[in-house]
Amino acid sequence: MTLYAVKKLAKLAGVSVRTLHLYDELGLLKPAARTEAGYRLYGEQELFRLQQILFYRELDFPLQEIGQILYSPDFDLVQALENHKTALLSRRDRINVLLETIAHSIDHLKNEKMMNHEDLYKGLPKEKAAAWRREATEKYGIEAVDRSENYLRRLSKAQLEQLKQDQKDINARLVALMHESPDSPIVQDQIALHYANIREFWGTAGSGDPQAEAYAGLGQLYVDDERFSKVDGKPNKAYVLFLRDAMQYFAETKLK
Amino acid sequence: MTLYAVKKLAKLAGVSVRTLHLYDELGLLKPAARTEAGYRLYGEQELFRLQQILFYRELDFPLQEIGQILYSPDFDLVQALENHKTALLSRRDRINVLLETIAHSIDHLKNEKMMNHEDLYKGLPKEKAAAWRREATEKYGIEAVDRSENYLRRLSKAQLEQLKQDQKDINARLVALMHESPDSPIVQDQIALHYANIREFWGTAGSGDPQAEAYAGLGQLYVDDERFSKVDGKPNKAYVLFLRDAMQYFAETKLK
DNA sequence: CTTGACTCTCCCCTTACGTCAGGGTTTATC
DNA sequence: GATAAACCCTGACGTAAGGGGAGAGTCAAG
Repeated sequence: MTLYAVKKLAKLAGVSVRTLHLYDELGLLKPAARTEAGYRLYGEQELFRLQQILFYRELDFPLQEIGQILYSPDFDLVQALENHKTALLSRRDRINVLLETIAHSIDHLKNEKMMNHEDLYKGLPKEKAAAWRREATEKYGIEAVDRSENYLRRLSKAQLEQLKQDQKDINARLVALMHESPDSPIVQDQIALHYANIREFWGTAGSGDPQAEAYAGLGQLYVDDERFSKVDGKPNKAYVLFLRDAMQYFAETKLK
Repeated sequence: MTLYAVKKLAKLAGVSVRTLHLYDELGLLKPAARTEAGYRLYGEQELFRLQQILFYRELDFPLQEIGQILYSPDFDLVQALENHKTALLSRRDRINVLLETIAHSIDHLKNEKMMNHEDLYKGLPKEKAAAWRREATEKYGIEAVDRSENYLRRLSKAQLEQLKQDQKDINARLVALMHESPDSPIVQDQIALHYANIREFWGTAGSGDPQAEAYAGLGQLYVDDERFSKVDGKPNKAYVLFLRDAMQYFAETKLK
């Protein structure tokens, strides 16, 4: 009759000592005996029972149920297996649904990104985009530009439309203030409202540098992209330059 | 600007108040404001963000990761989704393996049961089985017989062989004691050993009535089934009757 | 006699909440 | 103005299946 101490049995069966302690505590696997000092001693029979426990555990049976399977003779094992099977089937079904959803989401995101990218630069000659990028890089550093572009790229089509609408709204209120300085309180109040709207779509409530760079970058985008620089249907360069200055002032004074 | 208290928002989004408390605590969804009394107040923006959280939660993302997705702008969402997809795929694979294993187990058990059933009654005319069942039902009640039959049915082929071997062993020791009374200590000691062996195969460490009935029933089965009632190759009715009486005495005195 | 390997029992930590408990607040009704 | 109902707060415990560690006892070898 061979007897194993906890660590021996644990190694034999490939489980941790803690697990054996737990199983003892739960009454799932009691040691065959204890030494005077209280050390657990397991025999062949316990090794065998442990194998059984691990088998059902592998099948994702909860330990409680394993206890019933192994310890109550009138437990209907076949029925338990059938039940477990249907449980596993519905788990699998659920996973399949999740997989579909994820596939759709990934598609969606990829499409939006591409579309977004197109949309973002469609109305805008490539050279101009490149030039803006160069210029901004000199001013703010390559990292800031990267981050700012990231923000812009993450916009969805609907968000882009909303952006245009915001633009219209603020235009309506700001064209009347073009005689003011871009850093005047009355102008900056409007900018603050605009910023608050924009921020919702950027999906972040944090603050600090990235926000500031992105917002300033957006102001420059308004200048470069004709889709944003129209007022009442016609491009109005002076206005978007004014707007950009106001936004950059806001970014530098309120967002840093 | 509409503001919602916790319960309102909870109902709107179909989550519990506790969940909102938790998300606040984790920094996943902070209320837009607090009243003087400390009540949480949520706005439209928070409702929207909650929807997003729930979306990813549905996809089984851990809350921590959801936080990263929603709060860090340079988090690569597509990459996260791809990763999650492969995780889900391996979960599904694992489930498929489990399902196969379970199917095999069920097959195995059913075959064993059938085989077992055949084996159990093969050497035994149907009428006799029926007669034993009737008699035992009268003596112990229909429930006890059901339970006892259940025990027997759960034996595998290998276990049945072991049962026969046990039978031989005990025969060897008991035939010499047939002149003793079935309830004499010397006989009962042997029976106790026999019972201990049997019990291993019944896979239960419990005690009480079902054990007793089953063991007594097994004694009767020895009488009725010729495969068990042979001694040295020949049927020995007197011996199995003696054995049965000893087992029943044991069951009634030691197992109740 | 000491060192190292082993063991014991408690205890806290993990996820994503459910479920009190004890106490404060708001609102509707009388 | 009082009171009850409904609502809110924080704090803490419990869940499944262990992981990890503290502090203390035990065992075999050198």
